[in-house]
Amino acid sequence: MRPNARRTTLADIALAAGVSVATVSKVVNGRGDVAPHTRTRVQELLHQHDYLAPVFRHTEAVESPTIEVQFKGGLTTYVADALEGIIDSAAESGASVVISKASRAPHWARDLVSAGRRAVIAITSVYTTAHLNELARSGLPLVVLDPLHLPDSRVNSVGATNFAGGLAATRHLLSLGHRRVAYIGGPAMAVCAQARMHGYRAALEAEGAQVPDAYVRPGEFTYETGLLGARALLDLPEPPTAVFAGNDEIAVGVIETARTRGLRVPEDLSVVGFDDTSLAQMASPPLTTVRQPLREMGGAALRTALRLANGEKVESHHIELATELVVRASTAPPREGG
Amino acid sequence: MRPNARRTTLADIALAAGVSVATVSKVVNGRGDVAPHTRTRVQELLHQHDYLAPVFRHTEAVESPTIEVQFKGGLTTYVADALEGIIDSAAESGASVVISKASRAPHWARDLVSAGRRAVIAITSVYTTAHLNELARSGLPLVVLDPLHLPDSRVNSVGATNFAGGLAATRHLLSLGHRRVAYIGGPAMAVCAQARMHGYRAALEAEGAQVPDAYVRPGEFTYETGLLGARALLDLPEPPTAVFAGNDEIAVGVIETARTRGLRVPEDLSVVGFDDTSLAQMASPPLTTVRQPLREMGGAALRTALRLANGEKVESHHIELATELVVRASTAPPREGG
DNA sequence: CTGAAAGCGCTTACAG
DNA sequence: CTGAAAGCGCTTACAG
Repeated sequence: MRPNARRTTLADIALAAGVSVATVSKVVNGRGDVAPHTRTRVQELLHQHDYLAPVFRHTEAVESPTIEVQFKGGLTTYVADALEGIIDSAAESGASVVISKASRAPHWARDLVSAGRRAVIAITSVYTTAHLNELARSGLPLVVLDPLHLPDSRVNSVGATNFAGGLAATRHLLSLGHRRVAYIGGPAMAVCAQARMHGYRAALEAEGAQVPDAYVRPGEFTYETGLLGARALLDLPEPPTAVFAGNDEIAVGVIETARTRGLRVPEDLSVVGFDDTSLAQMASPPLTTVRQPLREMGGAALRTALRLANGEKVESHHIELATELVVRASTAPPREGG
Repeated sequence: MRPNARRTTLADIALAAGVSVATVSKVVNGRGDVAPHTRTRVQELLHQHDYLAPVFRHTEAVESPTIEVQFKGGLTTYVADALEGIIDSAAESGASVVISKASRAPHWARDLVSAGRRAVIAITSVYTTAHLNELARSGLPLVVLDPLHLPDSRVNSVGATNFAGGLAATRHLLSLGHRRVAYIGGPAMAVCAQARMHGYRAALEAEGAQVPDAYVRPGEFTYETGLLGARALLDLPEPPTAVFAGNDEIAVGVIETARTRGLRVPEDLSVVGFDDTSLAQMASPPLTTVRQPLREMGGAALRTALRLANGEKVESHHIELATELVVRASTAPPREGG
């Protein structure tokens, strides 16, 4: 706090209390042989002067705040990429990163405070009002990375330009000549999934292309959603020639379904993903995808968390980083002109 | 450790070393004005006597220990899977997990102690003698997950039965009828890679099958190694009909090279990976691989770290968990009988 | 119940 | 490069 002030010593307290150092020492160590009212006064002064026993001083002296990062479900490549951005950024700032799965224990926020955490970063977690209240009560700042909810002004969040990403992905497919473009996405209630889907719709409608209901399939952000969604789409009387997938895992599931049906990607079916996790580069074929700058988003979340932990204000409670289309080998013109 | 023994003091060390307390203090604090050989001798004695600076002594008592997990390079699916095992196991034990990239700062081990860490888990990191000395001096226990070096008795480590895994992978290919089986593996100096390679050799030699030198390609545990290694193998006058890859990333690189050459996996080329990270399930085709129980290994590493942090002895400084062949869709009999 | 005094473990400016 | 000496922050046995 006061960087130049030396630490309060027992002698300071003794002077202030008008007792000896020995007596103060006894109070600190909880000995019995101190008069109650002496004890009380000394305790008050210890507290006022923010006295810290030498054994504990190092925990304070460390200018290294600890930030808790929580995620839900599995540690996917998506979470791993964001986490790597957080770790790198923390290393630059001298902060420590504790990683855990989201807990719903009664006093989780207060427990985090007493364990010395200075802020929480939640990766895509859903927060209910109850969680926000518990957090508010504990005074622990929260930053949500890629929020599933609409930005609540009580919550700080870092996202990406999902609508623009969905638009870019779909325009890329249109520019290759595709007209039958389907969408397999994430949960309908997740804002990021909604934005991607509306970007997709906007691009198609601008071209006057049809978007049959059967071409839009919300689901989970999982491989299985891709696997199953692609099967349903390919069984349609007029199957799409291209699929925009809501994330890379879904896209990889689509590729696998195509493979098992003897269809080649991109010759028979074009696929675009979203995120550009390490999975995208290692897909076979390597995935055309919309890069979401997860590392940078992690870094931004960490820096925001540190500023909040420091009691500083942030300009905006929500920021979005730009997405960018990365063209690899999973997209090509359709077989017979769309 | 010896609960009744009083803690070692600087005076004890000074007496044992035949120097003054002042000199010992300088060594502990890393001052420059100490003769190298004096420094060395004092450091040895500090380690032998298990000296712990007073500021750090309280960390011995904390109920919710914090364990530092360090990794090198990127946060791959391999690291993520191990980390998830560590996190889950820590949650059960009430421990906290701090995650960071391996640091080589001058006093990193001591800094970790002063930040309250009770043990370090290193995921596959290479430790030099200098690192081990720094650790020993700080009194911080180390557990290496999937060590690259031969087990040093000063280091506790958790691995998997790599030789048996290499054997099982190769036998699987042999049983399908393959005779021209190549290996693309990890660094020649890494014991885990060596063991996998020798398992491969043992399986082939037991069958009397040839292992031409050109069929054995050490490299890195990366996608690029798989990409390039497969190109070299397929350019051979007698290309292999099957490849055993040292890990899943390499295997996925092999699959991609096959695809770009118009070869189908598994019809034209069988591929087996190693690890069974989430990448294996999402490969196209899904990868036959040797499951390394990374989550369980992470859990075992965490529990070992906690016991060491508690001053308990562990039965063995190295344990290995069983690997298991997981057959998926990337392996099949060769086209014309091998 | 209090505190002067001895003592502990450590650090550091400084003389050699 | 070394260590005697002064000093710091704290604790504790003991006299009052």
